[in-house]
Formats: sequence, structure tokens, C-alpha cells
Amino acid sequence: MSLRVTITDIAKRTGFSPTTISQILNGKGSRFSEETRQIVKQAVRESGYRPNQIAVSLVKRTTKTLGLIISDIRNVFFSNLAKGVEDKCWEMGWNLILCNTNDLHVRDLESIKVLADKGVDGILYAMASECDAEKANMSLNLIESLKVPYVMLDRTLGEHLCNIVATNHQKGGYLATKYLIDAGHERIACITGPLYLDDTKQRLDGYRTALSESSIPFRQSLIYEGNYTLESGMDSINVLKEGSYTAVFAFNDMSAYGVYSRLRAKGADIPNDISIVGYDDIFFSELLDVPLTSVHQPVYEVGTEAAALIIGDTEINSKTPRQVILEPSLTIRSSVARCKS
Amino acid sequence: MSLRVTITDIAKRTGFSPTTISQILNGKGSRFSEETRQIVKQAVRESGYRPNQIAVSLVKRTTKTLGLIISDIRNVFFSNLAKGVEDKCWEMGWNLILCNTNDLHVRDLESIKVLADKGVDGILYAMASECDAEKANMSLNLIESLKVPYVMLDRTLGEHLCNIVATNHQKGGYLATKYLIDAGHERIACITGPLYLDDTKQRLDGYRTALSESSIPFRQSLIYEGNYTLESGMDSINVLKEGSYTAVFAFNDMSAYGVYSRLRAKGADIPNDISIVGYDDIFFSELLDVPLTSVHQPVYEVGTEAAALIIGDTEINSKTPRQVILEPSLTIRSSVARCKS
DNA sequence: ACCGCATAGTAAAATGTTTTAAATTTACCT
DNA sequence: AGGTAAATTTAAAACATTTTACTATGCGGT
Repeated sequence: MSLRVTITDIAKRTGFSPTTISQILNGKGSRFSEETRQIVKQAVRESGYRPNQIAVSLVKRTTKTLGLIISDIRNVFFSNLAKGVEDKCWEMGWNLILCNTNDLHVRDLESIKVLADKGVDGILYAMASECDAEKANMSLNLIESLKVPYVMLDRTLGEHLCNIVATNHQKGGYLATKYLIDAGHERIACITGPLYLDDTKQRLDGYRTALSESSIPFRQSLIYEGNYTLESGMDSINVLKEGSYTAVFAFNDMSAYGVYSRLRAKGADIPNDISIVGYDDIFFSELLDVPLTSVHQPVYEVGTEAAALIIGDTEINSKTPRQVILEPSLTIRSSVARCKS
Repeated sequence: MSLRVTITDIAKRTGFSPTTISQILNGKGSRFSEETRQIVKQAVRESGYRPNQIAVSLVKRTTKTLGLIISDIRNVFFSNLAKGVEDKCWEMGWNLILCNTNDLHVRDLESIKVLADKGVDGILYAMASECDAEKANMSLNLIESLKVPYVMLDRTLGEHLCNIVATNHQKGGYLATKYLIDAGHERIACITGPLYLDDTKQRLDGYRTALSESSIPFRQSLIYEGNYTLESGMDSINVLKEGSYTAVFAFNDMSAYGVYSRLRAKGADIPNDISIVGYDDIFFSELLDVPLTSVHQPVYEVGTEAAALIIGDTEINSKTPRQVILEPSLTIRSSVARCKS
């Protein structure tokens, strides 16, 4: 009384056994007469039979499905990532289950369990930025105890050795800073993300490296610890001492928009009074009144690479973890001018 | 030899039968002694047993999973929608499989089949804008032949009667136009989407209604048929006769950005020379140099409503189709000024 | 001692496939 | 004919659950 046509229906209809149908359809047991093959294929075509993937998954112990855990799909960073993942999945005939955690650690945990229950063949995990080292370890221990292959996305976590595909944040920080230095800037304010995050630290490290390479002293007073929001970008301008910097390097575009709008509101001319470099190279940065120069991360590719890593090699967790680090580049627009002072 | 602990493991461990374990865990067959219950629950807790959802799905014929078919998750419209859907799914203990079609009809079709194969309990379908009436019918016939409950998102399709949750496009078109008229504008250019799409037609209808309500003649020369892209917004300004309009109503924010930037490049002062109203109320519209007034659609709510519709009622397709129409509103910012001429 | 009934628990079937090992049929060779 | 090898095809088990229908045990009442 089932709605869908099953393999047994095809069997009855053709007079062969389910085994025969299955083997012919899967190209196994290459010893069927050509006539039988044709009959079976014909019946399948006519009836529109398609194997129930739930049953297939149960016996094959594989779902050809990936789980993606991110904090918010509305964030363009994650939607780009998701697009990359989904495109690769499609290409390989896989599917994607999306889990939005709203940046809540507990939802990270619950999502991992649910995905494991659903039998996904791999989890792509962009850890909540709410996670400190302890919480991160909790997530990773859980996922490992569940024996689901996984790869971390974008964000490394201190000691824990695991598969990861990310962009080179140190390099990104360096690129942006070096560009400003080359334009003659020495007093470069820095709007960072939360400093307990590895990627933030790495960007800051790149900033310092570029500075010291040009023998420019590092000044703590030019560092503002933000949290990657528009608001924190705005706040930074209230806090940083006016006139103490000629350029600002914001660790993401969103906070760059914040400094941009606050600076403008104060009557500053961008880039002639203050230069700005962002990070992320969001599409909209191009549309700003003065288009924003920004560090471009190959986010889409992070998605495709990560998916490829798992799909190509489900034995992934038995081998030594792999680290794929993609290189950022600088998208030069109009928000930086030569330093006049 | 399976990795995960199964119900049989719990059965052996406790000395009870799998039936007992299952019934206790599912709160069925209420005739077990309290002692037995405790023993079983204890064993479950200690072993970390969680039912294999693939097996559960096979027997229960339900997956508690929704499929979402959209053209591009990077489009903020869709990521908002997806967020709504995912949030509702999470709330109800369901999951979401995401299918990106890159706006290709063939991928719509294939996605529908794959989702049916995976046994999703419902499909949320935002039809590719590439679809004309014929293709749309093909999709709908397929999905109906597969007997998967579904609801169309945002875009209606002429004759085919089905569940749909969408926003009131006619009202949106009216709202925007009326606002411009109230500001004294009479010659209002209109940058539409493809005119074979129902939602475009409806917005245009709203525009005409507002016009005729104020006895302003409709002029074909002020209509530019775009395709919802930045480029088509830019192109429109090249095509429309300069000076023939004092305001423009773009049918989405993206094309509004296009007219905005082209107009600015020509030295126009917005809003004093030309007023602009967009449609979508994308987050970034607020960040523009002169923030864009735009029709706000409750996109997130379209997602939650649609998910709720299916989750709450899997018998959905046996009943008469339901239409949920959400109302748009106008987000007023700074891109409209009183008409001077 | 037997009946009826409530209580506590379980065996077996079912879900739709794949896979393994075996059965059947055909063909060929003496 | 009889035997063996090769060519086809299939029965049954397995995957991990839930569900249906049944069994077993004990107890009170006559």
C-alpha cells in the first residue's frame, strides 16, 4: 500500500527477483543476459522507479549527505561558504543539511548530535565565535566520540589537531597593513575582533609583522578590540584618540562600515583625511560611496575545498589530519590615499 | 561490529528485549514496571545510546526533514528566507536540506527528485526565475506526482492551485508609488523585473493602481523592464529619457543601487534632483551614503510560516491548498524628497 | 482447582534496499 | 546419457528500528 513504487514492484512486474533488479541497476554481478537487462530497465523507466534512499542508507551505512554547522546563514561570509559547499555537493551527487546555530555553543553541540543521528557522512563545522577554548574542546570531543568525519572551517583552535580548511589570516593582516604602509601611513589604527579568537590573533600578528618589517613601532593605543559588528566599528571611533592615526585597518568589512560612517559623520574626507582598509571584501563594499579597499578571502573556495576533502575521502579521520590553507588577496578600491602628514 | 550502540546493545545489556527498550523510550505501551524503566533509562544514559534516525525513518515513513529549493543562497532574499525556515525547523525538532539551483530549471527538477528519494516530509519551493509558465507547470506536476507535500515560496504561478506563502506584491508596489505621489511626484519611472513573472506583474499593478487613484496618467515610456540585477538598474538610466521623470521606483534594491550609482555618476543629487524607492529593504540599503527608502517584505516570516505550514500539517496536500499572504511595509529613509517641479 | 483478568514483557513482522552464498539452468564435452 | 563447467538467477540475511499481536505470570474470587 506504499505510495512509491518499490523494488519489489519491479520484481513482480518483470517476474525477476529483487536481487536481480538491484544488481542490474547498480551494475553489480555482471552476469545477466542482455535481454533481462533490457526488460528490467524498461520496467524501471516505465514505472519511474527510484530507489528509496533511506533503505539504501540503512544497508550501505552511508547517506551521501554532509552537515554544515554555521552561526548565521544571513551573514554573507557564511552564505558564500554554504554556496561553495552546496555546489561541490551537487557536483558529487551529495546533499547538504544546514544547521544554523545563532552562534550558540549549545546549538553547536545539539546540531552535531542530530547530524550524527541522521547518519551524515561528514560534518563541516564553522565553530561559533562564542566558543572559548574549553567549549571548543567540548564540541570537538563530542564530534570525535561520535566518529563522524569532520573538517573545521575557517577558524583553527589552538591545540586540537584536526582537519581544517581556512584562509591565511596572518597573511591577510600583513597584506592590508603593508598596503597602508606603502601608502606612507605609519599610525594605523586597528579594529580587531575578539582577541581570544585564533583568527583575530593571526590577523593582528600579520599587522605587527608588517609594522616591524618597516621599523614602525607598535602602539597599543591604536588597537581597539571590537567584535566584528557595525556597532563596534562605530564605537572604535569614539574611543580612539582623534588625530592619533591617519589610517584604520578594520578586521572585517562590517566594522569598516561602522568606522566609515562615523568618520563621515564627523566630517572627515575618506580617503584624503583617513584611509580605510577592510577585511572580507563583501560585495557591498564595492557599492559604497567611496568603494572600500578590502582583504579578499576565498570563502567560496573554503566551502568547496572542505566539501571535497570529506567527500573525496571518507576515511579521513583515520589518517593524519590535513590542513588546507587558502591565500587571501587585497582588493584595491578607493578608500586608501597617500598619507599627507 | 557497528560503531554506534544500537537498541540491541541496550537490550542485551539490560536483559530486556528491544521491544521493551523501544516502547519505554517512546513512551508507548504504558505497562512497564518503574524498576524496568529505570534500568533501561540508566543503560541508555550510560551508553549514550541515540536511535539511528535512518532506521526510524524507514519504519515510521517520516524523516522530520524539509527540503528547501532556492536559486542562490548568497542572495540576501534567500538567505533571510532560509534563516526563517531553519529557525522554525530547529524549533520543531526538524532538519533542513538545502538545494541551490543557480536559477536553473533542470536543477529544480533534479532537486525535487532527489529530495523525494531522501524521503523529505515536505518541500519548500522558491521557483527559479528562469521558469516560464510551461516550465513551472513541469515542476509542479513532478512534485505532485511524487506525492511530496510542498509549498511555493514568494512567487505564485498563474493557474496552478497550490499551497503558497508569499508577500503581497501588489500592495508593495502600491505603497512605494503612493509614497512618491504623496511627496508630489507624478512622473515616476519604474524599473521592473522580467514581466512574465507574476510578482513583477503584481508590483506593476500596484504602481498603476496608485497612479490612477491620483488620476496620474500611466506612461509606457517610464517603464523599463529590467531583471533585478545591479546592471539592469544602471542600464535603465541610459535608456530612460533624462528629465522625463523626477523619481524612480526600482522593483528591488539591487537595481535601485544601479540607478543610484549611475545617477550619481551623472552628477545628480539624490534625493533633491531625483528620488528613489527600492524594494526588498536589504540591510545594506541603510548603509548607503544616502540611505535608501525601500519596501520591506517580511521574508524571514515567509520562511517560518512556510515551514510551520508543512510541519504543522503533513496532510497538507490532501486538503484544499492554503494561501498565506504577508503584508509588506515601507521603510522610510532618506532617498525621497518633495518634488520641486 | 479453576476461571477471568490485569500486569509485564516479548516474538515476529514490517520498512526497502544490498549483499552473500547458493541454487538452478544451460552448454559443452566425452 | 552423464558429468562438469559456465552462465544466470535467487533465497535469505542484514541494516536498526517500531508495531502488532501474543505469551506468561500472578492474583483474587468462587
